[in-house]
Amino acid sequence: MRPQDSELIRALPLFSGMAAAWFDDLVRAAFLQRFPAHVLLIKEGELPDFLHVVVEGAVELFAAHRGRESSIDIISPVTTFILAAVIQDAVYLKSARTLTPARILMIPAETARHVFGQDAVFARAVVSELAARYRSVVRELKNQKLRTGVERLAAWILAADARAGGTGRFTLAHDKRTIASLLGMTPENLSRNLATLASDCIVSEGRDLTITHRDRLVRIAAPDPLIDSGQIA
Amino acid sequence: MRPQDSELIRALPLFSGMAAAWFDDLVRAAFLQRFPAHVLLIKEGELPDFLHVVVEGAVELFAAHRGRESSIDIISPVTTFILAAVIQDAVYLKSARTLTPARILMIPAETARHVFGQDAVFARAVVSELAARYRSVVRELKNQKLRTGVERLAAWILAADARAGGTGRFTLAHDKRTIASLLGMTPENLSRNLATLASDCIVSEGRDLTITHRDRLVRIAAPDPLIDSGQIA
DNA sequence: CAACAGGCTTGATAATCATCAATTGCACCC
DNA sequence: GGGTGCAATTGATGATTATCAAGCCTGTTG
Repeated sequence: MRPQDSELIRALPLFSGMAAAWFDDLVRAAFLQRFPAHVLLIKEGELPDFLHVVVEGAVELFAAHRGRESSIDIISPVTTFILAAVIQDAVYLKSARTLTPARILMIPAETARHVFGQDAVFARAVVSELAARYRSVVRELKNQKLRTGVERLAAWILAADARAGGTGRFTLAHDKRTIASLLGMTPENLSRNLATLASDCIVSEGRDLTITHRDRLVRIAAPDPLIDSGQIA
Repeated sequence: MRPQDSELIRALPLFSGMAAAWFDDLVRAAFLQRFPAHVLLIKEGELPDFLHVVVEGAVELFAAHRGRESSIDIISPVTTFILAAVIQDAVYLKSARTLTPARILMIPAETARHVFGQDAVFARAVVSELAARYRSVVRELKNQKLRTGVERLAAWILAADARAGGTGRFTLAHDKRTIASLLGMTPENLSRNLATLASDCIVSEGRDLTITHRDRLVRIAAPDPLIDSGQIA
């Protein structure tokens, strides 16, 4: 592992406070691995072998049931995932696959749990991380239960624009079918919902999206700090 | 606070391991309060004053947006709620109200955070609790995104029956409108979905529900350990 | 260049779900 | 008993969403 990667990871809130010795333990036991795009990393129902950290690339967390499938989150660098399963030593509730070629740090679950048991600072950081994740899923559940499809899309566009710098113009980072799944709709309906907004307040050309009437978009999205902050994806 | 209440709370996984001295600190600082039914306990958007423990009665967690409202969880004794907000000292994402007359232990948030910072055993227990909650919300999100209304209802009936002893016959603990909201549907559609199942595999009379053809109900619900365990409500 | 594949769009139709309105049923109260 | 109030049901209708089936566009490849 290159020193700059180590620093990137060290900078994560989850690791930044812990004693150097423990951090070294984690890193020494870990593998930094390259994966091509569209590779399944973990499968729901299995027991966790590693705590994963996306160092580069994008990873999709998704779940399947009865032939249906739904995106739950898209992880971009530098972020950990499946922390809860590792800590609990319980089966994954989500599968994960790379969306792009990716470099991923894999910390053996056993090591992570061991350090967690030894280093109080790390343990505290795990609490923060879990609490933040918990709140983020609650937000997403509210998003799903309280908004219609167009509203979710409008809110997502506003959030994506804000992440991209708030210029009112940005490019989709992923396939539309992936975004559709994340938003809880079919690709067909994402198309139609984009068309609806395009008649009103945005211009959508391929993956480029421009907000032309932010006020109208806001009226549809009704952004809400209790739903839209700490955004997923 | 009566000693038997203290024991009930002490028995919770969140508190059972911690040193007696710290537990006493928590309890000494706490109020045990009675509330009538249908009282708002906390309001989304506000900052947490207390960690709540439902000692008796039922509490509904819900969220509102744009005039719509949706149940997120129903808390029955003995369980804590809004732990994540207290630990993070961040605004509530959900409101809470009593569904029945209730007795609730209110531990000052400040005290809870203080003990959390001092007692490593308590901190570990908080991690477990948060991880479990996180996973439970992920399950609920999957339930919402991957199942239709009837399917959610069928799965909920199976889970409710299991909680009640698996006899195939149980009584709804709450209003149908509350259950509808929890299941992510309107009261009207809960009625219709119940009617659908009643033609097939259940008998529903008022609040009494009997499963007459479990195999058919299972075929509709398609119970899934990665969705239906660690059930909400 | 022509052919092909894949992502995306569009249209037609059906399933699912919400809304509005009316009615029923039941508990509670005078 | 006769209201009254509220939850629950039922019906009618419309909105939302999914599914199936073409078609379009673009980049790739032979």
